[in-house]
Amino acid sequence: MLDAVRIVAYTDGACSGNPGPGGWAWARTDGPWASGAAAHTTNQRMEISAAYEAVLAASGPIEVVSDSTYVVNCFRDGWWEGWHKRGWTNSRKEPVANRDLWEPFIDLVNERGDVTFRWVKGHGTDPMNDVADRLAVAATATQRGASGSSLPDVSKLPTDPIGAAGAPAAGARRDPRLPDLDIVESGVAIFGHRPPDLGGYEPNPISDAVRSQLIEVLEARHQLEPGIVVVSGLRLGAEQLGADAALAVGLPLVAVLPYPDPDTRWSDGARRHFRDLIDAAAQVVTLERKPPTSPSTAGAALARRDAWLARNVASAILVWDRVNPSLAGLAASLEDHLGDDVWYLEPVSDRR
Amino acid sequence: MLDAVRIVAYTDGACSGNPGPGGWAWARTDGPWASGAAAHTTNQRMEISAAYEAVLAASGPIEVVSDSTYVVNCFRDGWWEGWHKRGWTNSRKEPVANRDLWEPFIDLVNERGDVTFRWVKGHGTDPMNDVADRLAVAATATQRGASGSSLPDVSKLPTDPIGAAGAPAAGARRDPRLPDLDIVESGVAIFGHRPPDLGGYEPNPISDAVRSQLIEVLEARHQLEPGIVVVSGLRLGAEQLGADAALAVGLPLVAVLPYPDPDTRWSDGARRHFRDLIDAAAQVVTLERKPPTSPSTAGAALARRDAWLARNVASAILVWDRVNPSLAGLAASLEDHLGDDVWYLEPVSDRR
RNA sequence: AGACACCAUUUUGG
DNA sequence: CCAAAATGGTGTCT
Repeated sequence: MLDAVRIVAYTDGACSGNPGPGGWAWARTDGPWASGAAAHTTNQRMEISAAYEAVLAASGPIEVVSDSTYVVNCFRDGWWEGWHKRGWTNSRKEPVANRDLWEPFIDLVNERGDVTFRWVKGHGTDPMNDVADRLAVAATATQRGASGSSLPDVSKLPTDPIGAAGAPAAGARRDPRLPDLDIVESGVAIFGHRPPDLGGYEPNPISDAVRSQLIEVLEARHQLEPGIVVVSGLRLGAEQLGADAALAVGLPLVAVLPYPDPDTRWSDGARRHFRDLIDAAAQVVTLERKPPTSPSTAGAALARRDAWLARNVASAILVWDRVNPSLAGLAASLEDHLGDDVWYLEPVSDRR
Repeated sequence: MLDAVRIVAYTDGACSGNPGPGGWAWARTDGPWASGAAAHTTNQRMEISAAYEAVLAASGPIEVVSDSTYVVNCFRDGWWEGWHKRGWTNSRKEPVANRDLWEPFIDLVNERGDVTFRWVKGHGTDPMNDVADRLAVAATATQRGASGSSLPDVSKLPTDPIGAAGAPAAGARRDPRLPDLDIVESGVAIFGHRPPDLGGYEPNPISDAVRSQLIEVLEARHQLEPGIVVVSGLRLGAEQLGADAALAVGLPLVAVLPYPDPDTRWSDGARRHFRDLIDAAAQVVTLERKPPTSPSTAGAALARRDAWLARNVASAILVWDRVNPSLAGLAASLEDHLGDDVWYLEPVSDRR
């Protein structure tokens, strides 16, 4: 009997200035590769992203090979266990950096149990590491992602960012889960507070006000750019208000669900509204096949959904009071991917 | 007559590893400066020494400027008064550390009455603090003192210990935990299966066979390279068998423990054997001073120990059936650091 | 619990 | 030559 074949993915991140615009890439020994970019990021965020994306893209056992001790040692030395125990603070009791990336990544690795990590020295000493490096540098320079199914011709990839400008990213491959509507170019994702914020679970004046604000914003955006598509996760709160607003304005709505039937534990009224929105949506995308088995796996799946949206949408509206810390993490992640194309909407408060 | 001019002396201490080889320095705004070194010291001792030497060298009123709250607060907050009152014990009733340095220093300051202290932030925020820092780093690297009567050219002083003055700085960069025996050049580390592999916890034929194989291998290696030193972590299983083999062959044994007393949870027989091996070892190195508080922290400490060994040893023998996956990870890590100097030994199986 | 310092490690850049 | 992004640890006091 043959050994189970373990995929080997080399990953690397790059950054033009630190912080600055950056790129990540992975390249597997069996051919497939992918890359992505972020407008305003750090070297460490790109190294994490490269590894995370490599794992996301592999369905079976995988060995991630990185030149970053930051990434490798997190798992090899079990840093994440300390972070969990101390409530996401590091050994100096400061908040763990890049938690928005680490948390879904670590959850994913631990759920799968078939991911291993290996460190390689990073200075042109390893040919495959070099390939990943060039891809990441190219993504940094072009600020666009790309992917392919067989290893690119290394000699055609520029070593330095200036040579890479304007490469048309040939062979770019669409995520098969993307809807037919072009959300990559025209998608406006809506995120924000969930109950009990925004006045609670039932219809109420604050929610109504937020919906009105969203309608105004979407109308204005629609004037500027007629082709826009509204993308919503349809979670309770701001996401459903955004879907309401899209329908009110007459814009196409794409619903992106983390897993099938996320409404199973909601109240009857909430489920009815959810089903109405699903029916009204132009398209529905479900990212993962299986529903979660526990609250923590549900949280991880939602985090993966947020990350997927951040990667695959053109801009975002975040309904946020500028205080709620979990939304602060989301805001950072969104800006990381979308740069200036993140818009904030503060819910009107009626305390005064 | 002129106003009494108060001398201002900036002081700093450095240390390559803590504890480790160190250096101290002071530099006065009016020009004079001096530095000194110590082979095996701590950051705090060097900070005290720098201030002490600065006061000794000044005949008149002096202001000592340090980035160490340890030094400044002793006088500013009057720690020393409490120490005197309590008979040189601190607030937790433990003996005051570095009393041999503190006692003459405090006496000198109190006799003179013309010494004041000021704290500055450390990190290149103050130019004169920077000068003292560079001098201390240079003294650490060269392990020699120096002095002058006018401020040195800062730009000629290295920021980084590795770049420091030509002298190979014998041992300056050495990990202070390394044993005197040269395991970097001649160390053969032994790793491998742990119980219940190799036939279980008790003495048994498989273990005996592995020990015999190890004896053969070590004898052969010893023929080729007479100076070799066997390095073992003394964990149950292959590591202890390797230590047995080293003693049988008459090779020096260095025991490398991840933390103190790793045998606390073992059976009586296992502990006796462990203690015998410790007693027979030429040297014992303990990498971390605190025992772990949970199984997962123990696992992390062991992983750190493995990584330390991989970095600090010349070659390794891995007793491995080529199947056990956690040893596969170790094998990858070892080959990563040692390249071809990793030798595999498959335990004889008596299952047919 | 707090504070300062001293390091160790790797990458990313200018 | 320099800095930034991050992690882990020890040395010490109150």
